[in-house]
Amino acid sequence: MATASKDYDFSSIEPKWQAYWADNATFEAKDFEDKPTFYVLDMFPYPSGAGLHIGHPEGYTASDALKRFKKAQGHNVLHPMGWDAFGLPTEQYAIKTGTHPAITTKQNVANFTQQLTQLGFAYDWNREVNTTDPGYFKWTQWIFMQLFKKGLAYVDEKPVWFCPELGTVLANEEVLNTPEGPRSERGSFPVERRPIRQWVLRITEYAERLIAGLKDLDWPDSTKRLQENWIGRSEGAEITFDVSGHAAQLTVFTTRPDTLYGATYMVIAPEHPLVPTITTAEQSDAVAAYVEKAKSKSDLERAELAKEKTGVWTGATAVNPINGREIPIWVADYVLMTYGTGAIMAVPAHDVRDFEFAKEFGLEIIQVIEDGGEAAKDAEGALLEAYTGSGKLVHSGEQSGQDSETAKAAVIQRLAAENRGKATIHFKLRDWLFSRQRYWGEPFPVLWVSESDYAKVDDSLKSVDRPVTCLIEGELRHAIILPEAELPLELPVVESYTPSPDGQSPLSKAGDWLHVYIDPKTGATSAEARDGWIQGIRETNTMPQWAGSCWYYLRYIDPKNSEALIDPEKEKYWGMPDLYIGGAEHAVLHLLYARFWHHVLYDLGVVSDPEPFKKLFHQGIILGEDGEKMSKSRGNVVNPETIIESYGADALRLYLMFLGPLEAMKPWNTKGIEGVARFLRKVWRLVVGEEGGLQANIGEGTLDSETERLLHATIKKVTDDYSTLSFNTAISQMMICVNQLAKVERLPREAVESFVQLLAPLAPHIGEELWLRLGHTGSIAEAGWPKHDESKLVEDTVKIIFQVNGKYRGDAQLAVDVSKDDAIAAAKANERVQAFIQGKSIKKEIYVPGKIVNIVAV
RNA sequence: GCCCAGAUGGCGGAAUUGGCAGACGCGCUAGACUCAAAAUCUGGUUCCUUCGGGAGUGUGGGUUCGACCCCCACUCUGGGUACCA
Repeated sequence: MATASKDYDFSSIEPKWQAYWADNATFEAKDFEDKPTFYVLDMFPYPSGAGLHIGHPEGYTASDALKRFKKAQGHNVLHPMGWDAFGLPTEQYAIKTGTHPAITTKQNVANFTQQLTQLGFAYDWNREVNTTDPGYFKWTQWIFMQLFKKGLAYVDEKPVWFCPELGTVLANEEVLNTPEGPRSERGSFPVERRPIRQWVLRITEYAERLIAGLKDLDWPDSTKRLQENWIGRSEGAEITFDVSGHAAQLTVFTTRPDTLYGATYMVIAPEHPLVPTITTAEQSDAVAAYVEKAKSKSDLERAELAKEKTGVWTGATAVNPINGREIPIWVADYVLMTYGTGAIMAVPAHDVRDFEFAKEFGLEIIQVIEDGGEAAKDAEGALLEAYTGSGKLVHSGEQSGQDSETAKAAVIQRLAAENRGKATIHFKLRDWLFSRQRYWGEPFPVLWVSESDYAKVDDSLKSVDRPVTCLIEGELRHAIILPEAELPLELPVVESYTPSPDGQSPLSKAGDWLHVYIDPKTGATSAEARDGWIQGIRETNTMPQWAGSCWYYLRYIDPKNSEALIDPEKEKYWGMPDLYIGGAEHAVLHLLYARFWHHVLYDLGVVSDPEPFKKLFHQGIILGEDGEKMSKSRGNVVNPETIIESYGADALRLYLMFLGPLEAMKPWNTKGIEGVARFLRKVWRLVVGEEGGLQANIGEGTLDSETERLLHATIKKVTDDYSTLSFNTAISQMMICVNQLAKVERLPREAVESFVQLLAPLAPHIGEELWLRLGHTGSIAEAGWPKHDESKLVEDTVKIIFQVNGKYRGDAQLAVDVSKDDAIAAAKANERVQAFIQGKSIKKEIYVPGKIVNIVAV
C-alpha cells in the first residue's frame, strides 16, 4: 500500500484512497450499531448531461467533512447519495434523439458517480436511490395511493399554465413573472392559461399544520419566513352583503372587519360567477367588454400593468350590513378570483389598493380609523394616502371609540348574530398541481372506469369519502387506485416521447398499455378480458419531478425494502436527518412539499415524527471570477475536473471551504487556490522528508509551551468550527498552526498525528496518506478524534491593553489575576500613558479583567 | 412597492455578553537561495503624516469610559415576492 513518493503527488494518492474507501466499505452505515447515530443529508442532484457544476462540491464537501468528523468522534454516520432522475432535459434529449430516457439517465448517473468519487466524497453507495428505479417509484406511487384513499387527491379542469414550447402544463411555481410576461422557469418560454384535466393534491388541508410546524424547526429564519409568507395565513372574517333588487348575496373576505363602516363600494373579480347576474342592462355592454378584455390580457399584462387601476361599475348596488348604506358594486381585475371569495368590500381610507381605485374613479373615501397624525392629508384634512394601521374607530356607529382589535371582534359578533358574517382564516397557499403531460415521470397508479362499473368495485380501491370523477371524451368516469400488488406500475414503451399538441401526455398513445381489464374485487389487471372483470383506462398523466424528491430521505434508511416503504425499526434507529444541507432555491417548493407528504405519512403511522428536517442549512452560491452568476453564456464557468487535474481534490475541497462562510455568496478566484495548495505542501513536508521517509525531527519529546498551547487551541477551535460548519476559520487556524509547527526543531509524533487528524475531514486523501506514513494501519476516519487539554490553554500572564480616553497607548503582560489597582498602577507607570495623562485630571479609571485598562482624563 | 440578507484594505474574508479593527489567504513588494527562472524561505503591505501623531469598518445622527458590534434615519448591493383583501 505504501508509496514511496517524496513529494506531494495528489494525482497518485487520491485515486488510491478512493479505491481504499470503496474496497473496505469504510463509510458503510450499519443498521442498529450501538453508537449514537448521525444522519447528514445532501439535496440529491438531478443527473444532467452537463455533469457536476462547481456548486455541487460546495455543499457536498461540507457534508462530507462533517460526516468524517462525526465518524471520527464515534458516531454511526449515515451519509447517502442518490438521483432525482426524472425530469425534463432527459426527456427532451429523448425527443431529439429517440434515446430512451432510462439509457441517458444511466449514463449520466455513471458520470456523476465518477465525478463525485473523484472529489473524495465517500458515500454509502449501498444505499443509493434513484427516483426512476421501479423499486423506488413503487413507493412514490404507494404514497400517492394513500393520498388518494385519504381523499387528498382530486381531478380538476381549471385553467392552468400551459407552455406550448415545452408541450406541458406547469405549476404556478414553475412560472416566472418577467418583463416580457409570464415565462416558464425552465427555458424561459412564453406560457398561457389553458383548461386541462389535472390531478391536484389538497396541500391546503395541511396549511395550518405546515405553518405551526415551522415554529420548532432549526432553520434559517429567512427560510421559515419565506414558507410562512408562501402559506400566507390570514385571519379575518367573511361578511355577506345583500345585492339590492336581487336574491343573490355577495360574500367577501376581509382582515379588517373593524373598517366595515368605511366600506364605500365593493369589487368583484371579472371571473366572478355573479357578474352576469347582477350587471344591469345599461352597464352590460361595458361590463362584458371589460370582462372580455381582462380575460384576453390573461395574467400576462394583468400583472404587468398592475400600476394602473381599471374597472367598470356593474350598475348594481349592495347593502352594507352594518349601517344599511347602499354602495356600488364594481368589476375590477385588481381583485383575484383565486383568493378569498373573489369579492371584496372596498375601504379606500384604509387600504392602499382601494384608495388608488377610489381616486381613479372618484369614489367616496370615509376615514373610520384615527391615524394619530401618521397619514398625509391635504389642507381640508382629506387623506392623501390610505392609513393601513390600527387605531380608534370614528364615524362607526356604536363601535366608535373602540380600538381596532376590540372592534374586529365586536363587528364579527354582531354580524354573526344576524348570520351575516363569521370569523374565518384564509390561506394564500393553493392546492398542489400534481400532474404533467410528459413521459419521463412516475405513472399514476390510477384507472378510470364507467359509473356503472364503479359500483362493482371494492371499497379498498376507492376514495370512499371523496370519489374522484371526470369527463373523458364526453363520458363520466370514476377513478380507482391500483392495489399495492400491482405496483410498481412501470412506464410503457412508446414510439414518440413528444406530447400531443393538445397537451395530452405521450402515454395517451400507448394503446396496449392504456386499456386494461380489472378485477373489481382485488384490482388485479390484465390485457385479456376475464369473466366478471371490468374495463378501464389508465391515467396518462405522470407525476411532477417533486414527487420523487418528496420522500427520498426516508428511503436511504431502508433502500432495498420491497415489503414496505421503510422498516419502522430502522426508522426509529436512524430517525430523521440531523442536518439537511442544500441550496436556498428550494426554500419553498421542495421543502414545503416534502413537509406536506411527511405530515401525511406521520398521520398514517409510517414515520414517528411529523417534521422531516429538524435542522437545515443553505450553502451559498459560488459566483464566477467576475462576481456574476456562473453561466455558459458569460463564459465564467469553473469546471471542478480541471481544478482537480492541476491542484487535486483535497486542494479544491479545502479552497471551496476557505473562500468564506459556507452560507455566503462568494466569487471564485482561481489564483486563490494557490494558498491552500501551498498549505497542503507544507503539511506534507512536515511529515515526509526530502528522501521520502518520515521527517527526521519527528519523534519523542514535548513541544515548547507556546507551541503546545497553540496546538491545543487549534484542536479546540477546529473541533468547534467543524461542529458549526465554520470551515473557513477552521482552515485559517490550521494554517497558523502548521506555520508554527514548521518552525519547531523537534516534533513529538503525537502532535503531528493530532494535526493530521484535524485536517483529514476536509482533505481526506492527504490525511490518510500521512496517517499511513506515520506508521498506522487502517483509515484515519476510524482513528478517533484528538481532544484538547484545557490545562494547556491556561496562561499565567495576559496582555492588558492600556487606553487613555478609549485610545490604545500601550500594553503590558500582567498576571492573569492581577487586581484592579495593580493593573491601573501598571498602566499609569507606562511612559506613553503618562505622556497622555500629564497635566490632566483623571475622571475615571476602568479595568475590564484580563482585557483592558481605560483612563479617562480631561 | 413589500419581505429578507448584506456593505470592513487592491481582492476573498477575520474579529460578538461592546474592549489592540484588518487574523488567515490571494495579490503586490523588498530580500535570501540561483548563472538565471520556477519552486521554497524571510520581511513589508489600510490611508494620511511635519514621524509627535492623526483618520479609518457604506452615509448622517445617538447611547457609552470605549461601537464593525447596540439604537434611530438614510444610501447602495444581492435574493425573494408581486394587487393575497
